[in-house]
Amino acid sequence: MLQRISSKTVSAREVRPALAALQPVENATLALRVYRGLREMLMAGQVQPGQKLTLRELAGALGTSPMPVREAVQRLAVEGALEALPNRTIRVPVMTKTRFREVRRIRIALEGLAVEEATRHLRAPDFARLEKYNGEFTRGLQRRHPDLSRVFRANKELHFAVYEAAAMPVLLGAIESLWLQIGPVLYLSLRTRADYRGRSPAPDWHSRLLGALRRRDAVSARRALEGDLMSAGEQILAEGELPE
Amino acid sequence: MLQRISSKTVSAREVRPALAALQPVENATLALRVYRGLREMLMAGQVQPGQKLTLRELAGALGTSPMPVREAVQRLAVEGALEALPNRTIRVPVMTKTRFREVRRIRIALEGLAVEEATRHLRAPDFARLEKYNGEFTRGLQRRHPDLSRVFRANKELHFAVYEAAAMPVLLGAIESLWLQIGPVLYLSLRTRADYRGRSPAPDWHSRLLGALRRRDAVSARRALEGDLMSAGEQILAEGELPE
DNA sequence: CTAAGTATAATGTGATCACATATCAACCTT
DNA sequence: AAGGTTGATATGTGATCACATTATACTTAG
Repeated sequence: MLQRISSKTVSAREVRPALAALQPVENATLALRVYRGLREMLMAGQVQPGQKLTLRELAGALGTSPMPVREAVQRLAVEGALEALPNRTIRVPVMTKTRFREVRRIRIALEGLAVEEATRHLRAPDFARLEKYNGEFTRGLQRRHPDLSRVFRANKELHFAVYEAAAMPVLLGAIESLWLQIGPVLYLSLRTRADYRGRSPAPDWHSRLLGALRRRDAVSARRALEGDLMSAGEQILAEGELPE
Repeated sequence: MLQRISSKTVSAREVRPALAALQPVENATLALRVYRGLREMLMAGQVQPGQKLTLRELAGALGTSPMPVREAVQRLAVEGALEALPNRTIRVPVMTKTRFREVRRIRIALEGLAVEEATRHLRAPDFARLEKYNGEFTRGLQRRHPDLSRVFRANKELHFAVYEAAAMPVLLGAIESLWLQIGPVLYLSLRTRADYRGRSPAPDWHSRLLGALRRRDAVSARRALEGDLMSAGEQILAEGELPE
């Protein structure tokens, strides 16, 4: 969360139609690209919780000097996606069950607020996109061998499409930070399961959520979101093999 | 905001009573000390919103190289206490009225959750400390020329003593991050007012909160906190001269 | 006189180096 | 054999330097 503020200068493509073909050039700092790379790696669950990381090792793998890695790692540590131990070593945080439950409660508070607020902002054209994401999600789950990374992406896009509609940037940043902490565990714990089919939550919380949003029923929308987070969380707690 | 994880090794003072007089030695990195210094500066409202900062300037003032300042500033930017513009310049964020209202809503959600949870954890001896802070706060306000920094500190200590009792570390970090964003505005806007006496909130929300906590009445405790945040916020919005 | 272009100064970024500290193994002492 | 010591290796931290980019002031064309 909290990338650099996006540039507000008028882009040239709008001024000169002849230059419309120009792609925006990559302008980000090296540290920012390293940050995004590590972030992806974490959210995709490609590193084991508790694993120790060294700056030089990461720098070597990424082909940079340790400097930008330092910034990126430090940033992820502030967000809770990595852990800076007092020994001055860095490791992937271990998500305990109690910690998972705590994050779930915070998520219900914050994402519930976002859903309530989004109820007042969502317009008809928005729902097309929401339905599309929800379709990808449910269809992905019904496949014989679900591509979990696609399913998770659709789930994330659905949730954040709603949250962004709330138009509360600070809140959005806080929610993203929590997803970053939960992401690796979520993916890892579900990836270990052989069969995910038929486990779609008994009440289809996503559809209930979208229905409530269409009716501008903030209370029901919040309740549907709570159901979604609680039931998904119970699956993780039951089968995710979290310590403690 | 996730400092380094505190060391869990058994401190020597508990093992050998003879060494009880030993003070813990300063072990933090330079970057961490710079971070704390800047943090204090921001929370105390010693810099103007919108003011631009440069690394070399800060480093010169602090007597260090730009390096640790870089880390500290980057960290504060992640937490939202500073702003990294796309021009690669750093400035103190400007708090608009709408942004202030958004943060207030998030605070009510998070700090309300903390209060509810604290209701189940607070024990009799805890209340002595809470009453002490509350006493400092109200007495400080009744003075002819209130020392606002003392009043704010007492207020902060009271609130966080409750939040810490909730025993939810992730939640505590999120709340601290919000206070860090609000702090400078809070102090600045109130400092400009000539007279603060007699403005103590009509219903004494702090006392109501403590009373509800004693009775283990989570609902009333949350309501008291909401009243506190809302009424304090209205004062800022009315007299704080925030832009927009 | 206004706006575009240009030169100079200043700033953040990234690389490299030096150093204090932590980690771990082998070794020694009791 | 257990606890302590010592030495070697590796790691994060901070300083210094080089460079691309940005900001600012100045100049110049229209």
